[in-house]
Amino acid sequence: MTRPASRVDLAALPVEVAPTLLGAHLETVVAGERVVLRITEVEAYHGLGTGDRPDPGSHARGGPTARNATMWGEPGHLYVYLSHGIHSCVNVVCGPEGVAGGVLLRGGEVLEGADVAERRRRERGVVRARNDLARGPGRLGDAVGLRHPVHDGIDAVTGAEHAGARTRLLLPEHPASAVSSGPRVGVAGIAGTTAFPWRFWLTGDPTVSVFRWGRGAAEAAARQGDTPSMLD
DNA sequence: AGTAAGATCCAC
DNA sequence: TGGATCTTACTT
Repeated sequence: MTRPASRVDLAALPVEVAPTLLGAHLETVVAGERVVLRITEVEAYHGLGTGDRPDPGSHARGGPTARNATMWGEPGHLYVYLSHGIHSCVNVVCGPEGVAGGVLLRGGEVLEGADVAERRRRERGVVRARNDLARGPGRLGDAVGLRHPVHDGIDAVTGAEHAGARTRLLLPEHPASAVSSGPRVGVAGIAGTTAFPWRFWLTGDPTVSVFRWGRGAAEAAARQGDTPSMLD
C-alpha cells in the first residue's frame, strides 16, 4: 500500500528522508511507456550549509552551480545528473527550498513495465537477470527512462508533464522494518566511509547493488578504524 | 584554454 | 584493472 508523497514528507534532511523512501514506488511515464519501480537502496547527500555537517561527497558541497541547481530547489523534484559521461542517475530532492539536498536512487525492483525497462537497458548496455534490471544507479536510470539533461528537475509530487515525461513518487503506508545502513558507494575520501553512513537498503534484498570503495575511501576508512563488518 | 576527476558499468 | 565517454570545476 502506498500514498502520494507530499512536499512536507520530503522537506526534512536527506539523511532523515532517505530510509523513508525504501519500499516507495517511483512511477514514470516516458514517451507513453510506464514503469513502476519499488525502491530498495538509496543514499543521502547534503550540501553546503545543509544540516549540522558539510558533506564533502555531494555535488552541492561548494554551493550552488548550474549543474546542481535542482538540488537547491523545491523538494519532490528529481535531480538527474550525468555520471562519468554515460549514465543518467536519479535523485529525489529533499530539504526546504534554498537548501541543497537529495537522495540518490541506487537500486530497485521493477514491478510494472519490465519489458519496457529491459528494452531500454538493451539499447544502452547488457541485460542480465531480472533482479539486475535496476541494480545500481546507472541501470536504474536506464530502467525508468529518465535522462540527463532533459528530465532534470521533473516534479514527482504533482506529476506534471516535463519534456514528454511524467513521474510520481508514492510512499509506503508504513516505514520499512528491516533497514541496513553503511558507507556510500564510490564516494571519494572520508565522505565514502562510515563517517557518512548515509547509504540505506532493505536488508537482504536481491536488487541492492554491491559495495565498492571510492577513490581513497578505503585508506580513509582504515585511518579511522572502519572494519569490513561495517559495510553491510 | 587545459586538465583531472568523476555518486558507473562492462569486459578483460 | 582499465576503457568508454563527456561534463564540470578547478588550474594556468
